[in-house]
This record gives sequence, C-alpha cells and structure tokens, in this order.
Amino acid sequence: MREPFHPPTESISLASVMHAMSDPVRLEIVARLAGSDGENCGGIGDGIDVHKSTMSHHYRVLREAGVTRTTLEGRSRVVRLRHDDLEARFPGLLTSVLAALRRTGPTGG
Amino acid sequence: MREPFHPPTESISLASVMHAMSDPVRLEIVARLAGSDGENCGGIGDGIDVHKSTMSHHYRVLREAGVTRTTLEGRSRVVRLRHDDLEARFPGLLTSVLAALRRTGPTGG
DNA sequence: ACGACGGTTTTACGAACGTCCAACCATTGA
DNA sequence: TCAATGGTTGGACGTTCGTAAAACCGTCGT
Repeated sequence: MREPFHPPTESISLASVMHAMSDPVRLEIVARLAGSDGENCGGIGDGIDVHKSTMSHHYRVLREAGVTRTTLEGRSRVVRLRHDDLEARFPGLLTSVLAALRRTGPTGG
Repeated sequence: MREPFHPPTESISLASVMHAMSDPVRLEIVARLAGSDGENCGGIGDGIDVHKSTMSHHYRVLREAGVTRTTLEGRSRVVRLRHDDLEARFPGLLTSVLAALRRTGPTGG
C-alpha cells in the first residue's frame, strides 16, 4: 500500500482546482469532508449513489488537483481537505466554496 | 440581433460556475474582464490565440453559467462580469478567484 | 490457508468538451 | 449596392470526462 501522489502546494493550479470542484459528486464529497472535520467519509462513498470505482476515481481527481490529501493511517485511508495549503495558495477560495455549498448545495437550488 | 439568455441570479449553480471557470482560456477572459473594469475584450478574443468561433463558444459558456452578462449597447456587444450577482449568490467566490488569477494566472505557475 | 473487506486499476463506452472551418447574419461604410 | 467588419451557428473531429464492470491487491479474522 503506497502513499499516493500529491502536488506540492506551490504547484497547485487554479484551473485544476476549479475543475476538481465542478462536478456535483465531488462537490458533495468536499461538503462532507468539510462537515466531518476533514475525516474520511466512513467507507468510500457512504450514501453517495455511485459505484465504488467511480468514487475512487473522484477521490483521485480531488487529490491530484491538490484539494484533498489521502493518508494511510493504520489500516485505512483518511481523506482530508488541504485547507491550509489551499488557503495559502488561493486565499479565500475554499472558504467561499464551502460557504456556497452550505447555502445552495452542489447544484444550487 | 437578440438579447441572449442569462440565468437569473437565484438559479446560478455552483457546479456550473466552477465549470465555467475551470478552463484556462475562460479564466484568461475573466481575468481580462476584471482588469478592464468589466468592459468587453475590445473585439472578440483580442490577443487570445483561438479561433473567433471558439471565443464565441467560451463567451457563451460563461454567460450561461451566470458569470458574465452580454449586453447590446449601441452597435457592439459588451461583456461584463456579473460581480454583484455572484457576490449575492456566492459571497467571496469571484473575489477569491480574481485574487488567485492575479497571483498565479490561470494555469498557476 | 482462506475468505471477507475496502479500495485501486484496467478496460470499455457514451456523453460532453474544446477546437476549427465554413457558412451565415447583421451592421457599417464606401 | 457591395464589400468589410464582428460575431453567431452548425458540423466535424479528436480528446477528456463520468460511469460501471471485472479483475486485482493488501490487510484482517478465523
């Protein structure tokens, strides 16, 4: 079980972050990560109705964009928002996205 | 020459806005609109090296997502950021994106 | 040793995307 | 009236995306 790749903070690109957070499923993941104090989702895709391989794919997109960090703590993966890194790179961006999610949800309505 | 469609502020979706601002060309457009006090780009795609029909496409994506407003003033189109509408709908979002663009540019480097 | 569990990888496929070209439309100016 | 200008529309083409199925991998429990 190897540690997956994460982009260093300085090379996180705005376009990638925006793209990562442009899919409803991934926005839902982000919302839950924010809600659960940055823990994982308690088993991949708990309550999100997509195949586990699809969830794995979405987690990878978020991770490779620099939005989340996946660590291997003990025997299970833990996914967290890279809150501080994103704040350092793009101040206010994640915060406003989270606020928007709280307001309207991913699809906004 | 008919006025094109714009979504009302209340029905602007987060996912659509994020998607609209996830493409380097469109981020460049947004950056220029912000820099030029919300005027148009002085002729479509001035200095952005894509075909004019491609620019037209990108302008449409931004407009239909609710990021920009295209008006027909006199004889020419004028494109503006929907700054106030976006601020009302998703407070801080556009502001932080513009700040990010100033910092790192669309592709972030 | 073996199966169950949790997750990744590979592959496949339809849909959506970004791009260009060509044709078109509306307005301006000669 | 005709050409030029500025922009949109409709294909077309190759790429990327989101999704699921199937196979695989590492760890745990028994």
